[in-house]
Amino acid sequence: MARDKSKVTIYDVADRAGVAISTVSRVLNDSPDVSKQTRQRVLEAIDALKFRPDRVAKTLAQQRTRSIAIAIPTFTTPFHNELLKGLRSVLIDLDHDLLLFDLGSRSPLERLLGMLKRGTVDGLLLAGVPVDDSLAAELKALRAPVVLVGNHHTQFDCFYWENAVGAKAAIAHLVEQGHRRIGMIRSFTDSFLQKKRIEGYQEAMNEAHLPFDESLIQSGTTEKHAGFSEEHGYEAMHRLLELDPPVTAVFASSDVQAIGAWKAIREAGKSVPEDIALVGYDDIKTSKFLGLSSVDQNMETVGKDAARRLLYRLENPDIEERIAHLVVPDLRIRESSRYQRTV
Amino acid sequence: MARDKSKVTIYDVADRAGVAISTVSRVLNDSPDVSKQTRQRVLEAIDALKFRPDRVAKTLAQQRTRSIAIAIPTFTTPFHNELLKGLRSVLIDLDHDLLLFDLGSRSPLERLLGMLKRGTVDGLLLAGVPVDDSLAAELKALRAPVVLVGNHHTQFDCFYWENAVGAKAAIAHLVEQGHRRIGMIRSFTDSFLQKKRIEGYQEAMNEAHLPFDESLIQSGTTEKHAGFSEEHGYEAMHRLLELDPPVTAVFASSDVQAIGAWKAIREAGKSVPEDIALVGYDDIKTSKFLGLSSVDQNMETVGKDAARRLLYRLENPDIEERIAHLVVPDLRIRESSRYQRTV
DNA sequence: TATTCCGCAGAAAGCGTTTTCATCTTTAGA
DNA sequence: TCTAAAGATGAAAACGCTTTCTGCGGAATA
Repeated sequence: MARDKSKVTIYDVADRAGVAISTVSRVLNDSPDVSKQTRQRVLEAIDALKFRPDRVAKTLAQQRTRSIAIAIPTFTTPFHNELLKGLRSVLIDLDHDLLLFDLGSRSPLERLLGMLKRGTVDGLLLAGVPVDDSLAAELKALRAPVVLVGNHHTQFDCFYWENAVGAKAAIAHLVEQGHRRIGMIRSFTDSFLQKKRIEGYQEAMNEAHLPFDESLIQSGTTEKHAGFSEEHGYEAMHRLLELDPPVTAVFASSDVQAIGAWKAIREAGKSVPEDIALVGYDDIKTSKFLGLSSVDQNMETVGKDAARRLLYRLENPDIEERIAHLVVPDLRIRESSRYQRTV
Repeated sequence: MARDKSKVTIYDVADRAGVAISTVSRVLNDSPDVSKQTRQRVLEAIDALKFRPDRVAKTLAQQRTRSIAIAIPTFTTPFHNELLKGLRSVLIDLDHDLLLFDLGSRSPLERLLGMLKRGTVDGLLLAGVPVDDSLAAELKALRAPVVLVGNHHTQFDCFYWENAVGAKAAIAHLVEQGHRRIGMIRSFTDSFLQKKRIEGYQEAMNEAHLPFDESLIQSGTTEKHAGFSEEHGYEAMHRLLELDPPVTAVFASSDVQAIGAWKAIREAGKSVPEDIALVGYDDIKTSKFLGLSSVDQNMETVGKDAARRLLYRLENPDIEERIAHLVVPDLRIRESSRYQRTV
């Protein structure tokens, strides 16, 4: 019993079962043309030797890695945790691995594309990564399935949100609470998603016949985290606090921004929701406990759906049809904005 | 110009450069025994063909995947984000990939061990995963390097924290603020880390000659997230609020628990820090903005160090020496506990 | 001038699977 | 009873690299 270092391979199994390796392979892959007895014998050998097929060799032979990559702008936001959770749960079921990429670090997309090219992963999920036509062309050239989350592009399967609807609902809610001067915190960079949220904001303001004012929409001043982080919210809120007449409510493009804004409000000696009502976006778990009103995007569900779609496309590479799944977000009203204002 | 689907391989490069594939391989791997001119010629060919070596083939040939797995108890806590960030940054530099495993989902460790066996990854990082002797034996048998984060075991390299010191500092601080009835929120399961934090709590209470009372330490009642989540904090706080005489300060074993507790306090009509002072653990980013006092563990740095160690061990499999790196955490005092109590 | 050594490059054998193709039995159809 | 079609199995060729072994020519040594 000295074998230990040496790996048990398909050859060992074949030997023990008295068959050829091709037969073992067939058993491994549930091929129908193996007789019952042979299959039985092989299975016993596999069991006895505790054989596990080598994933890498399989990958090389099949030219398919059974793993996919997900690219997200950055790790530091809790925003994507739910998405990842959803993703993993379906990937595990289908025996696939997940490679994580945060584009926040350097050598971002380029390295990622390299991976696809080198065949490290079979498919790619881009979450919250803006896709312009030149990137789209590059992705197309790879011939690997790509699914977009949170963005829209006609050439790919997309799962994205009715951002305008979500934003509009938030503002409408604030209007209903009696607010007339409503500020908004936007991201620094100008993404698809951001545009839509601003659009929703403006629509709601218009419908309520409230005057619109450029200075009501503020952002942070750095490119980091695309401008969705706590710092940005903090900074933007400072600017909103200087406005005259003062805002009585603020809608932030992300929950973490809202948390940053909250700090600024506290420091200014004001309180939420009495002086300023606050609504965020994403409905991260923390918000539920902070009592922060927010717009729920059902990230976990979307993660699951996106993963399923990607795997489906892996199985059926030739489908032409692109799906564009629009998720309608839900407003969750909590204490941070639950305070009727007497006008 | 019809080639496109077909992949560029090392053979194509060899052809174009007029050399054997072994020579190309040597160039690829910076072998010294290639003449300057030949190397030049090969590099040109590589460039011209935009050749990228196939990672999988390389892996199979070398019997080394250049990727490592990290296992963490669950995704949903923001706690590990910083750790992951640190990890990735050094892995990217050394051209390694990261596979993520949350043990929260089913088929937890078993699948992970399977991966090691099948050679899907070269090494493993266990973050916050308790390692008993039987698991240790299994890991040893794999002969793959394993590094522990947040736990200690003599047979592995470890990076862990002076949890007792962190907890003690937190309590000492609260004592100094004039508190005498100090509650603690612990996790549901009984981990190494948890024991140490309780130890620190008790030491500090003893040194301050404060009476200790079993009921001062509460936890949630479910096993989910090992008992570190917001829900657990919320639930435990409810129990602490019923105590008589009432607690005036609470130390939570995680920031997310503290956030949950905060909600319970609010709902009870009390406020932080005036009625109850609050200190958490982990110092997640959100805490900085909520003004939640917390114990900073320097997760990002630890992540980097742990990754470096793992890679080092990959290069030098035979080192016997185990390192046990103890990180001393820092207490960050913020508004949630900055309120001097008149006794 | 004969011998040794070294630098460089090619041939070929892996790495552990899958998959195509050919072969040999059976079984079914006439 | 003969032939054709399944049905099972094995042999061998990929998959795209790394690495060992060998060989060659020329420089260094004697």
